[in-house]
Amino acid sequence: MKRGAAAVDAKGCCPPPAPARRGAVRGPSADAELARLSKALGHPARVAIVRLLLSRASCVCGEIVDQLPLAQSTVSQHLAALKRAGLIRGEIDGPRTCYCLEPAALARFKQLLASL
Amino acid sequence: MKRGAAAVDAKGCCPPPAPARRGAVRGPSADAELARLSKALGHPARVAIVRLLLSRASCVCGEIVDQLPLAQSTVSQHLAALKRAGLIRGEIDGPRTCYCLEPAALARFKQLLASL
DNA sequence: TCGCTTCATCGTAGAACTACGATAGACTGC
DNA sequence: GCAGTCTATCGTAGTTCTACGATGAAGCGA
Repeated sequence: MKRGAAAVDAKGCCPPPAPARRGAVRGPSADAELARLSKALGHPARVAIVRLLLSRASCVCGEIVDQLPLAQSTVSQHLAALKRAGLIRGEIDGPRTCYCLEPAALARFKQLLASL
Repeated sequence: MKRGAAAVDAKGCCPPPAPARRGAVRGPSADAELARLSKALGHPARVAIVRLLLSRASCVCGEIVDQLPLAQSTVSQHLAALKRAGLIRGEIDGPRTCYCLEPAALARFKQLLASL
């Protein structure tokens, strides 16, 4: 094992529980929000990243790179896109960056989709 | 009222109930399917179209154009994108085209998202 | 048949996305 | 301090998306 993933997984990186933000599920701003979240998931690599984070609770960037058939820089871009959309969060952990899901955003996404 | 929407709405345009297709919710092909559906909804105009169809059950193309601040050709492209993704269906009704939602696809989308 | 309406398609221009290699910044361990 | 690791960012090329006007095909009514 190249990276010290076990140690990172053991302590985790995402203490804040979840603000549980909920807004309107209709109207132009809700449409824009749903579109933004959908667009963030609109690429197989980003879906795979979300699923990977889901299965591991937290994950170091290098592990994600190892799991995807993409260059490190490309994966980093996908991670940045997911972070911009608020679906994941990244915390610097020494020389690494530990990513984890933002459950509230995912729940919001499901809520918005459920309104359709 | 410029177009004969009432008559069209009265009879509807989407007789087939719903094949209710369900496949795996995990794996690479599920990821690709979720990405494809997400991408289709990854634009505010397309979300608005879906919501409009939801509120009306069926809708003639011209009505959709009237509701959106976009050119007719642009709306037609968005409709084609939604149709390619399987989220909507269009049936030619005389000189018009009547669009309606494909509930099974929307349900599949929700199912895939729920697996996250 | 002729004119009108309706909608899809074509062509185009600009913006955004996607992928990669190269590079730079930050941190750890020696 | 120095070397090595890890990750974000930059620069770039090719593709795709988005928007529009123009055009064409299909159908209805007079």
